[in-house]
This record gives sequence, C-alpha cells and structure tokens, in this order.
Amino acid sequence: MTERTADRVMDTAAELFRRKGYAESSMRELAELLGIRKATLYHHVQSKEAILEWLCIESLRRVTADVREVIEREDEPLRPMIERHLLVALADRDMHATMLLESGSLSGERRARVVALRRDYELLVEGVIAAEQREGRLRSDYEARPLTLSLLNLLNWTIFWYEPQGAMSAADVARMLASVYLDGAALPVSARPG
Amino acid sequence: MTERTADRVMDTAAELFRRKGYAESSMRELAELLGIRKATLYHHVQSKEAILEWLCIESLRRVTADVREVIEREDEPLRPMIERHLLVALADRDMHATMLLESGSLSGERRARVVALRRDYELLVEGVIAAEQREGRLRSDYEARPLTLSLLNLLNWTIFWYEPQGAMSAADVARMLASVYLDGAALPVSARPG
DNA sequence: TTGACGCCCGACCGGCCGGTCGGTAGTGTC
DNA sequence: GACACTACCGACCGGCCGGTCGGGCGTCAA
Repeated sequence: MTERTADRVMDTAAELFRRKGYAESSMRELAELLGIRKATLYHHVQSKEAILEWLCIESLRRVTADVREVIEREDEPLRPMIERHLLVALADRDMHATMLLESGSLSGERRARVVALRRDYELLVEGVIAAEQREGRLRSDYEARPLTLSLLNLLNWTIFWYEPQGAMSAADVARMLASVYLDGAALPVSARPG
Repeated sequence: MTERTADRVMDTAAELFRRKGYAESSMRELAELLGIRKATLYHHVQSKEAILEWLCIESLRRVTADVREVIEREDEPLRPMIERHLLVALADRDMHATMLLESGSLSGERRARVVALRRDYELLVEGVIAAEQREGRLRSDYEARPLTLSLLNLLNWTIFWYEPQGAMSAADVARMLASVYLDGAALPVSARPG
C-alpha cells in the first residue's frame, strides 16, 4: 500500500499548496488532512521540500511527455500542441499551479533540476514555433523566443481562473486560446460591418 | 523625512517579496536591508500584512488610473490600453509581481479590499472588450469575459520573463503583445509562400 | 531649562515551524 | 516462536517568526 499512500500524500499536498501556498502550509496540516500524525507523515516522505520537488518534476514530466507525443504525431503540430498543453495543465491543475508559483521555494540541486526541466520544455515549444516560422505558417517579425514565452503566459495562467463547472469545457477553452493566439482577437478589416 | 522613509520601506519590501516570496521574507530581513533594527521598522509600518496590502492596492491604483486615462482619451482604446497596461506593469515590476503572486496571503478585510480593486480593474478592461465587440472590431464568437481574462494572462505574467537589458525595449514588448493578441501569431493564408 | 516629539534600539514574548527519536502494534514468513 | 518489515505515534528539539515594551538620544519650540 506504500504506493497508494505516497500518491495520496502527493495529491493532498498539491491541493493544500495551491490553496494556501507552500510556505503557509505546514506538515502538521498536511498530516491532519491525511488523517495521520506528523511523525507518520515523515515515514512516507523525506522532507517538505522533497514533496515540492516531486510535484514540480511530475507536472513537467507529464506535460512534456504529452506534448512531445503530439509533436511527433502531427504534421502541423502547433495548434494541437497548444490544445494539449492546456488540457494537461487543467487536468493536473493543483500540481501545475504549485509548479508555476512555488518552484522558486526550492533550493540547491532540487531547484536546479526543476529549472532544467522547465527550460527543456520551453525549448521543445520554441522549436515548434521556430519551425513554423521557417515554413511560413507563423509570422517572422518577432523572434521565436518572445513568441514562445507569450504563448506559455497565455496558456499557463489559465488554470487560475478557469471554472470546470462553468459554461465552457476545458476543450472549449483550449480551442479558444489556440484561436486567439494564432488568428488574433480582432475581426479582419475585410470582415467588419460597414 | 517620514514620507521618504515610508517610500523606501515599500520599495525595499516589494523587491524583497518578489525575490523571496512574502511568507519566506522576514521583517528582520527587511529591516536589515533598510539598515535599521526590526523594532524601528515597526515605528514606520503597522504590520507585515499592512505592507503587503499597501503594495497590492498601490499597484492596482496605478494601473487602473493610467488605463482609465487612456480609455477616456482614445477613440479606439483597445490597442493603446494593452500597451499602457504592459508599460505600467513593467515600470512597477516588483510591486505588480507581489500583487499577482501574494495577494492571496492577505486575510479578512485587507483581502476583500484588494480583491474588490482587482475585480474593478478586470471589469474596466472587460467593458472595453465588450464595446469593441459591439462595434464589430473584435470577434464575437467568444464571450467578453474569457477574452478579457486571456488578455490579462498574456499581459500580466510578462513581468516574470522580460529582461530590461535585453534586445527588446518595454515598448517593443508592448507592441508585440498587442499585435499578437489582436492580429494573431499566424500568417494569414493569403500571405503564405507558395 | 524644560518638555514634547520623532527616531531609534536591545531584550523579550508566545507560538508555530520542520524535523527527530525511541518505541509500539500488527502482519506475514520461515 | 523468532524475525523482519511496515505503519504508526507521543514527546520532544532548536530555531525562527511577527510583534511588543520600556527607554535612550537628539532637535526644536516655548
């Protein structure tokens, strides 16, 4: 049952960290949510920071794996890649939020490992952006790097306002953001009313 | 000199909170950065949370005032509004980052006040978006609300990767983001190479 | 000279923090 | 019955936290 318990610890920690913030969450509180004592919690995890590192790495691992699969499968991967990124981020919401907001609380090697994974992922996306520019499907008046970072801004922070029970499904939001990013929010002049 | 000192406290606190996070920053550390003792610091501010509230309110006050002025002056305010928002956010970087990341650490009435200001600002932007939709300059296949939140995502989180000493000036980034949001990142099919 | 005021400080407080320790209870194996 | 292993726990630790208290020191006005 170790595996089950470890998973439960990680899920609960992700929810707690997202709701209260990493520094404001205590191991006592986490133990209480799990229905065990703090000393017992340390039987399952090495330290508080180890939990945070695991959450960061796992969220990046999942989004990287999924997006890489889309890139390898699709001929024109940009739009499906955008949609997949968003669907994964919304599915692993608490974990993803913790990675975005709290990875700065890691220190030393833990921090270095997470920063490296994040950089790898950014470069994966940037590679797609640059390729689409070369093939003339994406505008080239700006560098691939700021275009990539803008896209990731647009996507990543959606988890903080999206409401699963609202009018739009996750797939709806994914389509909308892909369309806004690629096609723009403005109506083309030719399509405007007189 | 009280005014000078209070300003210095707020500037220093904003930089510290952005660099280390609110919960991870201590009043001892802030006092040390200011070259005074902790007890003296409490002569100038009421509490740690009061500092955070002031930073949040002030950053929202500035961006709201500036953007409102643009809206009242311009006939087609959307593009200049986007650019102004970004310039203000980049100018008050530490304060703005603290507001975005740490306002959740406020409690009770302080939190309520900041949340209300944030909501006011969102509604101000949403009003512009909705107006542009009615006038046919903005696509209407999505609601004004998610279009607004997407735009704010795209803009707000830029402060975390923009490098002032880099190749692009703040005005360059502002123009780029306005163009990506309005015109899209894709090349129109008609403009693509054969 | 006196006293009010702004600015400063050392010493201290209770409380919560992450983490450790020694030990117990149950369970399955040989 | 002996052993090993896992899950569990109460009690405890040193350390840092936000915040307070009483008082010192210079300036300036009466």
